[in-house]
Parts: sequence; structure tokens; C-alpha cells
Amino acid sequence: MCKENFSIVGRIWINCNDDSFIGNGKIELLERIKQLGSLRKAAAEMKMSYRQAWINIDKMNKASNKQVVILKRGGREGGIAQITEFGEKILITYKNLQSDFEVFLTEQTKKLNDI
Amino acid sequence: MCKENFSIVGRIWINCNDDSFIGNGKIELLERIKQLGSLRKAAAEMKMSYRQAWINIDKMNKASNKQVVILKRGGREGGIAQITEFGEKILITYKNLQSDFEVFLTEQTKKLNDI
DNA sequence: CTTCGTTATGTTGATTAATGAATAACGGTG
DNA sequence: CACCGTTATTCATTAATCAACATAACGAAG
Repeated sequence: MCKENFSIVGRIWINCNDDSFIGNGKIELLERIKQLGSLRKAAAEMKMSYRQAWINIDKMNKASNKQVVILKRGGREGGIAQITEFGEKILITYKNLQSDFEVFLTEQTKKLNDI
Repeated sequence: MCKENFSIVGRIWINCNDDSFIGNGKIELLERIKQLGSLRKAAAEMKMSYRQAWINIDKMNKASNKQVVILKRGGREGGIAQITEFGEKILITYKNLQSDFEVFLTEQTKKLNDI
């Protein structure tokens, strides 16, 4: 009657020094930056305001002692946004994490049979 | 340098028909109701406004076809709040779930060694 | 030294969420 | 049938969040 309507869901993120470091939103932002080379375009594509996108990147860059994205202004193109090697590592780490988490959620949902 | 500052954190909750059914806050509310027999006192103890507490219970009671808490007004005591057997089941289920989730989180945090 | 598109930053307004006050409704008990 | 403390509900105010606009700063290229 009831059981098939219930499911376990959730969210995970990475903390740095007990402050939120990166989660779903910033990961998507990183991926688009990597693809587009522009913070403005990345933000626009995912309908995030440029201001918020910039603040997100700024926080990430300052949270640990390693930069995640390099932002430069000026030049022929107006500026560039480039993901660092550390940023790439974060991407890979988070993807594996998210994948494991989804397995966990479906497993736990299966356990609900007897509720 | 960096790795020991990073940790994986997250939240999980139970959905019913793709709507949020119960999470940390409501679980704590349920526990206090069970202990105190009063919605007002339960809300006060955890510094949740009575209004929000009542809305939470109401949503839960209407989300599935089973009542989680029985609320009655009137009577010598002014009224009572009583958790149902289904509510107890939810409590147990969620605690096991939360316990497994914390194991998952610490496991994943250990994997961060190489970041 | 002008142009260009981006990064960088402040400010204002709008939308939404949460809080708290106030009050009605209730029903055992005496 | 009056009392009591709780549940039930409305309402206005406040708080917090977010979006949008405006504009300065920048630096390579021509």
C-alpha cells in the first residue's frame, strides 16, 4: 500500500575546515567553466547570476590554500576563467563520491520494504 | 597540508510521493513529542515555533495515508500529542538509516587521503 | 590610445521564509 | 457551565535570500 511511495533521498558536499566547500551547484559551475573558459557564460548557461557565481568561486579559492579556478580580466577576450589541476581533482573526487552516494540511496530505499 | 581539513558531510531524508516527508528536524520533533506528550512543549524545547511544528506534523499526517502523530485538543490537560505505531516505525527506520549514512560519510572522508 | 568582452564590486528592489502576537476552538474535570 | 492548558489558525512584521542593474577595472590587440 504505502511502501512503494517512500524513497530515501539526500545531498552531500565537501567541507573544508567545517565550512561548506563544494556541492552540487559549484560542481556544475566548475564543469561549465572547464568547458567554456568563461565565468560569465558558465553562470548564464546554468541560470545562476554572475555575481553569485563569482562569489562561489571566490569562496572556494579562499577556503583552502589551493586555488580551484584562475580568473583573469582584460586582454583580447576580455578575460579568462581556467580550472586548475586541483580543481580537476575535486571534480573527479566529487563524481566518484556522488556515484557511491546514489548507490547508497537506492540500497537504503530497497530496505524500506517493511515499513 | 590540505587533506585533513576536508570532510564529506550531507543530509538525508525520506520522501513520500516525491515530496519531502521527514528529515532531521521532524525526527527530533517526533522524539520530543513521544517524550513529552505535547506539541507545544516539544516545539519550545527545540526552539521551533509552535506554528512551524504544527505545520510539520500536519504535512506528515497528510503526506501518506497513515497518521504519524495524533493531536487532540481540549480535556483536563488542554490537549495531547501522541505518536502512533507507524510514527514509531518511522523513528526506528530513520535512526538505522542515519546510522548507516554516518558510516558512509566517514568512509568517504577517509578516501580523501589523496586529494 | 581606443576598442572589446570579461572580471570585479556595490547597491537597490523584490521575493520569499520565518517569527511572534493574538485569538478562537476544544473537551475533560470539578 | 466555568475553568484550564493545549491545539488550531490568522495576520502583520521582520529577517533573510536572491535577482537585476549599474559601473569600474583590466589588459591584449590593432
